[in-house]
Amino acid sequence: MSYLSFEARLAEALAQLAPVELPVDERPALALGRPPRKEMGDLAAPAFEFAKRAKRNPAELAKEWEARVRAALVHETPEWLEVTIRDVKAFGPYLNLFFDPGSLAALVLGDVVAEGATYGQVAPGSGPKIMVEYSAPNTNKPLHLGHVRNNLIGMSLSNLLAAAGNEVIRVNLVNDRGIHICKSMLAYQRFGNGETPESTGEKGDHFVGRYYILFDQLVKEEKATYAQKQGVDLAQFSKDAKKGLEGDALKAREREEEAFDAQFEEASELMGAVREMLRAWEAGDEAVLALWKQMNEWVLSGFRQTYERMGSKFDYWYFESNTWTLGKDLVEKGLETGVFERHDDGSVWAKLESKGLADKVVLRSDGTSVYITQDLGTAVLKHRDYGMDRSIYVVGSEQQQHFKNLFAMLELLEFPWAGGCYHASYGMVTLPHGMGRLKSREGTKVDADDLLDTLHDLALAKIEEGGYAESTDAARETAETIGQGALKMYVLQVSPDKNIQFDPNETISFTGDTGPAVQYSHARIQGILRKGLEQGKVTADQLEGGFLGHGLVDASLLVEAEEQEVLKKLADFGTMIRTSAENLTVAPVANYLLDLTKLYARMYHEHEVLTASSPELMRARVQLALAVAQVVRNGLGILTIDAPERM
RNA sequence: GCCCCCGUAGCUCAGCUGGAUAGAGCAGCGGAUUUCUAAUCCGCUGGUCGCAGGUUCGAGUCCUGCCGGGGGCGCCA
Repeated sequence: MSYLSFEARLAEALAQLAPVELPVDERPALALGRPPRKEMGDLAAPAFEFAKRAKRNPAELAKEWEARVRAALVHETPEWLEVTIRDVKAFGPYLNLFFDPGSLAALVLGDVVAEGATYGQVAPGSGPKIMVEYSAPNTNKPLHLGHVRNNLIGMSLSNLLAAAGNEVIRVNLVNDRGIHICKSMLAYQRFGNGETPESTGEKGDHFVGRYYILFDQLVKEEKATYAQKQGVDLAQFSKDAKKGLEGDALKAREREEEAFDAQFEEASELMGAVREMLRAWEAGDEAVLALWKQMNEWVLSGFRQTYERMGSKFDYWYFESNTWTLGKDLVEKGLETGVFERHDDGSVWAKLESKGLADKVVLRSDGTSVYITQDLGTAVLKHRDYGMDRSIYVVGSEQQQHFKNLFAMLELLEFPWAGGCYHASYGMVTLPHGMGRLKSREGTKVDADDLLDTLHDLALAKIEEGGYAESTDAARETAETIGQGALKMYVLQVSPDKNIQFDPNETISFTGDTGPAVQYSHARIQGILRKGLEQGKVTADQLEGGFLGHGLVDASLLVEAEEQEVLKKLADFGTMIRTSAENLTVAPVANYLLDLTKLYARMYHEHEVLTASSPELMRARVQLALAVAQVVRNGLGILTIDAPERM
């Protein structure tokens, strides 16, 4: 029996013993938990539910419950009770159990050793099939800080769901067409002079991004010239100029600006050329398509490098260039069933009033489709391709309304799977006011590659300063592991709906509640094992699957309070995985690892492993340390963080 | 104006779906260790959980209103 099933069995037995007059199958399920302080025992059963049924004071009921449990589980230990109960005691409205430390240690350690890399997981494929869509980059510029958070949430959420037994499909939906893509294409067509990422030695996405920025600059210049000709002062539209305005004056100024922008868009030679290019693309113009293909390949090769570096993986890539015409047939269907309605000007609207939402355009008056129409089509396509039970969209919180509209439409169109769609929203990543040295090529956003480089460099400096490096290569590899560990833990430990203010120079530190602290614990355990082998206290032939072999370890010797705290934490890993997956959040995984390694640090500081008072105790502690390392690897794996052998 | 999210220690954040005396890290102060890697450990200081009501035996957690911050209210994506 595993600890988890032991606890479930125990919960059942305790419920049966509760002093209420209820048939056994009508008794409420017990939610066992850990008492707030260890002096109060190892496991707590709340008496509230039973007290409510019995219409009694919970503390009194707990007192009576205590007596019955004492008679049945303490004095007469049934054979299924793998962890012996030493004592049971009512603390107010709680019934708390005190375990025999030795048998608890044996059960928990046995679980970790037996299950190893799968400890804490639910059997793969036993749950529903879930698709997770994340990343969703545009092919006109490199990935930035926002994409980093998106990828980290997407990757780790996928891993978490897989660990909880679900079949997970990871997909990317690449926005590779549209007016914004044509902008970088046009700039390259006019000013590229045939240069390539190979000829300039640039990463493909940065190469293309440079032309996107160039286009932006050219338009700005054109706009300034145009404004001058028209006798319009652009300065009046600046933030500073608007600061002095209030109410109607401000509104009037903003209307003026809008009108001028619209006028310029029409008159602009560059904008005209871009619109023309988009028309040519849609008409299948060969030269334009060839240029588009070439530039997309450059960008995508750059993305692949960044994904590879971060550990981002996808089972399938959807491209909007293939899906952008989808959805129109759904509109036809919706018109028939009255979900959609055609207005006099020819535009088609989704009637969302019944869902408490405002009506939404799905076809423009010229018959072309909008973003949500495509998304409708893509949703259907995904279900046709994979037939999943749930579909999770990892997309920023600014698109909350969009997904409410989308899911409402899918429901009104009566797709049976519509209820399984979920928007995994997350808050913005903002930069502090001054913005440090991590200015991006665009000047406003932090570039993902720059960010990874900066963290790598910070970690490398620390390694060199501490003299931890054995070779330059090893130092670089460790620096990469640590830099990413710091970033990933920092981003993932906060709940997704919070905005993050990200100061690359100050907020990522390597001490305290950080990724490197968790990694350090792992590295030190490996260090203990290495030292043990060196000193002959542990021999290679004693190791099986990374643990000391069966029969060499008497776990029941692990009775120190600090050891017990670690063991209980290890025991909770599986429950934590399950509830986190149910709640679709990885933050508890990150926080669990920080807690576990803190408890472990306290333990090994207090109780020496290799110099323990007896060889038996020494081996038991080695096994416990190895178990901690295993769970740290399992948890970090979910977060896509590497666990280094040394650092 | 309407809708959504956030507000917990000086700072950055946890808080197990409503339970026991609200916890970490950083910063500050004071200690430990001739190390199993000091990227460590221990102690102290620090809280009207934005404010006001309400529901409940019990509220940081649920409801209502207000205040402050962010986002959204396109025939953009």
